[in-house]
Amino acid sequence: MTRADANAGPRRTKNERPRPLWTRSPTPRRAPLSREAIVTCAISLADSQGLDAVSIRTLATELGARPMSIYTYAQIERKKELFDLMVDAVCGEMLLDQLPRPWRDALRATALRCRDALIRHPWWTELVGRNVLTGPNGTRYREQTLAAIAGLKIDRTRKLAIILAVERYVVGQATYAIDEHGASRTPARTHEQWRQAADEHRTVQIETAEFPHLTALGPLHPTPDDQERYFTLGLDWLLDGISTDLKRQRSTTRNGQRH
Amino acid sequence: MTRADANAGPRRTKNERPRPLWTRSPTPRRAPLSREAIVTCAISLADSQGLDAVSIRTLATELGARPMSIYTYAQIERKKELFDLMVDAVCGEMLLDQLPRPWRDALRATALRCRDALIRHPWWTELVGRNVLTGPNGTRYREQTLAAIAGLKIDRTRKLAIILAVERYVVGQATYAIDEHGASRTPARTHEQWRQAADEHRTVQIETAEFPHLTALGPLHPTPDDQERYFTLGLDWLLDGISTDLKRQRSTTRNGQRH
DNA sequence: ACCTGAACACCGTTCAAGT
DNA sequence: ACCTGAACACCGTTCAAGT
Repeated sequence: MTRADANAGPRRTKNERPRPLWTRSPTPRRAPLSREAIVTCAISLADSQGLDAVSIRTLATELGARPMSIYTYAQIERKKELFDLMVDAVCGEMLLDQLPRPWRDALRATALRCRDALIRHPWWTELVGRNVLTGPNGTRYREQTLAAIAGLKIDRTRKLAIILAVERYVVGQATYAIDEHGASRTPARTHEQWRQAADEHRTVQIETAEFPHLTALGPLHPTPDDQERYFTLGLDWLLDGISTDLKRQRSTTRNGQRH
Repeated sequence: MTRADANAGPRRTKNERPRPLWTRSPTPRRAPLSREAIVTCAISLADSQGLDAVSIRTLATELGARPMSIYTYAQIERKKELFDLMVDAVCGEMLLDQLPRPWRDALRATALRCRDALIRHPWWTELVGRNVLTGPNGTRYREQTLAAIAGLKIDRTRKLAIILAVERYVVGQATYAIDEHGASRTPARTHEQWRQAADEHRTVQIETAEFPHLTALGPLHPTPDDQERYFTLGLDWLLDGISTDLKRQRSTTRNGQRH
């Protein structure tokens, strides 16, 4: 998988002596790195080891290159721009081949697709706050959500409010879903480990007179299935609310300016 | 404001000579640092300069102390724990003196209060994904939200789904609201700068045949007021959806297992 | 015993020196 | 002209040496 192999050229760690001439690779240079290869590598690094593991230097090692080559071949000026590329690449995974109809099914489908991508790439929500979506795939994703509700005859504000509410609801859920999923951001914790920590926290801190409602709720051990249930319940409430509002709007228009 | 003043003791940057005896402060040590002072300083640093500006070293300089003193006096073992303390301190700002009634007003009030805190501390959402809320104020916040819906006679799953949906909707909105607020996370951008960047992005990338819906929508220049409107519209949709579901549940229960 | 200065092993990025 | 090794100015954290 990693390309940091023998024929990567005379890359040596500190104090390492040059290898004898005859054991060196005859190929002086690998094919030049592509931006795509760099971004793919960064993403899989972030997925498996967490965002902190994505350093220019480890990325270089992983790709059998030198640190400065990352800047050259990814055509980035700062590390932040690499993150921008990563964010946009994941946006690509949120695109649907085809939108269902009517608007409600379409919105629901984009939300679920978005959630899938965010569960695969839990570091995404952390990055997106710093980097407004302005990449091509981010734009495509926005266009897609807008296409989902294109049929609705409503004002601009409502249109924007709808797509933002759904999109951001998903991001908000994903921000947490992560840890409680067992697939935490940095050091992967198993569901069992999480459960144990949560129990300890409960007996030590929660079960006091100060927290009657939390105590009454009992131990929390949401499985991934539970998490999905919470997610879809909330999503459907939001969609229900939108739907009701649309009906109200429509009847208002039909009957003139009746409040 | 900063305590890195003259009487902070013989702290010297590299190559600086000791000052003459008579100009040195007679107080050999300041009062020892408190955890609270450290966390407060870290928060105001993050608010004004962004999360990256919060380093153990700058924190120490700011407080007129040495780096290792931060670990000792904040009683933390790693920097991550400082972040945990910061997250929990902000949770404290989300607590209400008193919950309105009924449940809907209570949930709405907690959501708005939460949003206020997140706008003041835009770095919060970035941290919370890495650190599950287990501090005392985080627990109090959870208890508060649970108290808001305590009167409702519904099953455990629905209770959890409701509080998670609302809480996470707010976090999701706050994740973005930031940049588009003009109060971006790291280098503060004015609304005007953001508007200009958005316009440029629009003419260069969006207004092509690929994005008919986005093009039709026209330029986006949401003011903070617009953002708040999007936020509250979505929040009310979510609350409407919950409300409708509750009515449905109630009538189901009243009429036996109808449906 | 508690505290901390110097040291270590990393960073991202600059820039001059290579080709 | 393009590319990159070494250097720079930072990090968080360890640990031995101070008090």
